[in-house]
Amino acid sequence: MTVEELGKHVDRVVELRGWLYNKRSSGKIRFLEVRDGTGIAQAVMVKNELPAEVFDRYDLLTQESSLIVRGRVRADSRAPGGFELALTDIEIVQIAHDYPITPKEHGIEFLMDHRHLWLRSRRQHAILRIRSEVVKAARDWLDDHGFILIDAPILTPNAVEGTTTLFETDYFGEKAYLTQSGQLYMEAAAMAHGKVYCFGPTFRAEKSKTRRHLTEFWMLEPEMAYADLEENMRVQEELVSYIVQRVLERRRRELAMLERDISKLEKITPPFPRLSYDEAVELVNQAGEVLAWGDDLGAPHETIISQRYEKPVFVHRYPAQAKAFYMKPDPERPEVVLCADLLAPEGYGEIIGGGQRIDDYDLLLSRLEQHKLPVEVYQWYLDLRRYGSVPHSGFGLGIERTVAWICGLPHVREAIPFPRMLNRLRP
RNA sequence: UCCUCGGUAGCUCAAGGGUAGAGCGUCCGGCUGUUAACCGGAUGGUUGCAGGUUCGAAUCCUGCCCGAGGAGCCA
Repeated sequence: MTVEELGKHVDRVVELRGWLYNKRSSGKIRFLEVRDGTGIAQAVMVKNELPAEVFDRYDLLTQESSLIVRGRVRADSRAPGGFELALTDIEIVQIAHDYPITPKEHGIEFLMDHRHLWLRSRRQHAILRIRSEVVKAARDWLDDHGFILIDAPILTPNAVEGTTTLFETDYFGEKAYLTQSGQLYMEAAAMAHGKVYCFGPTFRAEKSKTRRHLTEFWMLEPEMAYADLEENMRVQEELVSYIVQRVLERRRRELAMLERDISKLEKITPPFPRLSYDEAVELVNQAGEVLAWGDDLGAPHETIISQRYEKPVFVHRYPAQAKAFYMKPDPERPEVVLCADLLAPEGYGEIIGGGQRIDDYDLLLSRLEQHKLPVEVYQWYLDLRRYGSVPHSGFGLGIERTVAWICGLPHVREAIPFPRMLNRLRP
C-alpha cells in the first residue's frame, strides 16, 4: 500500500510504511505528514479515539523519523491530496535526531552538502521522478523506432574533441581518460546495426562555473547509418517532442509541484523552427549584440535566439572552424559543416549538439592532422571509412539540461541526484 | 582562468567604528481540522582564517581560504 494508491482504498484500513515529513498539533487533534517514497499523506489522530499510549507517541516523533502507520482511508477536502488516514496505530521504526533540513529556507551550499538528505524534499523528489520519466520516454521512443541500445566504454584512450579537457586516469601504466562522448563508438555500432544509441555518463574536466555545466553528466547519443542532416533533425524534433508530451502525460503532478507553466510545454510539437548559422548571426546582430561570422554562439547569443521562439530551435550549418573535426562539410558550401544544435526555449539554450559525420577517408585523415590529434589512436575510427563507409549522422542529448528545461529549473545541478561540479565532489 | 557579490547562532538573515539581534529549528507549556499551523516562555555566538589601523573592529586595510552569480568552453 502506497500513498499514491490511497484514493483507491477509501473506507479500508491500510498500512503506510515511511518517514515523518512534518507534524502539527492543535492539542487533542494532531496531524502527521507521512512520506513513503510515492507521495505524502496526512494522518489524523484524535485523543479520545485512540489509546493514550498511541496518542502519546506523537511527542516522540521527530522530523524524518521512520514509522509505520495504520488507519482508515477517507476523503477530506482539507487533506493535502484529498485523502487522509484516520489513524489507529503508530509503530516507530527509528527516531531521527536533529534532522538538518528544516521546513524553512536554506542556502544552496548547505543543501548541496546535505544532498543525500535533500533528495527527500518535495521539489527534489518531483525533479528526479521527472528525470526518470525523461529517460524512460527517450528510450521507449528509440526502442520503438528501430534503435538498438549499444553501451559505449567509459574508459578510453581517445580524445573526441581535442579542445576539451579530459579526466585522466592510470590504466595499468598507460594513460586513459574518462569518456567525454560515446559518439565514435556509436559510429562503429551504427555500421553494424543501422540505428543505435548509447546512454551513459560522460565527463568533462572543464573549469566551467555556470548554471548549465556539470563535470559529470548523462548523455543520450543516437547514431544512424545512411541518415543525412535533415533526417537527423527530424529524429531530434520527434524524440524531444515525445519526451515532453510523455512527461506531461505521466508526471503532471510533479510538474504542478514545481509550479511549471504547463502551457509552455504543451506547445512542444514537431516541427521545430530551423535557422541557419548565417541567419542566427544576423538575428543576434539585429538584437544589438556583436557577433562576427565564424565565431561560435555564446550563451547570451543562444538566449537571444531561443527567446524568439516558443519551441526549441535548430541552428544549423556552423562555420567549420567553430566545430569538431568529424563534422562533414556542406558540399554546396565547404566553409560550413552539416551540423545542428538544438536550443531549448525560455533561455535554456543548447540541449542537443549533432550533425552529419565525415564519411570520406582522406578528408577525415586530413582533419585529424589539422586538429593535431594522434592519428594512431584513431586508426580503428578511420577503418569505418575504409570498409563500407556510408553517410551517417547522430547527436547527443544532454539529460540534465533537458530535465532542467522541462522542470523549469534555474540550474542543472538539481537535475541529477548527486551533481559533480568544479567545486563539488561530495556527497 | 577572469569579472562581480558574499561568509555573523544548527538554518535564513539584520547590525557598516561604541553592550551581538530577529525569524525558523530545538526544549517546556497551551490549543479538537492543522496546511512551511498558531500563541507564550526558554535555549543558542572564537562574527571564515591570519595579520594590521584604532582608546575601541562583525564593521576600516592587506593577504589567504570557502561559496554564489556571470564569462569562455560545451550536452
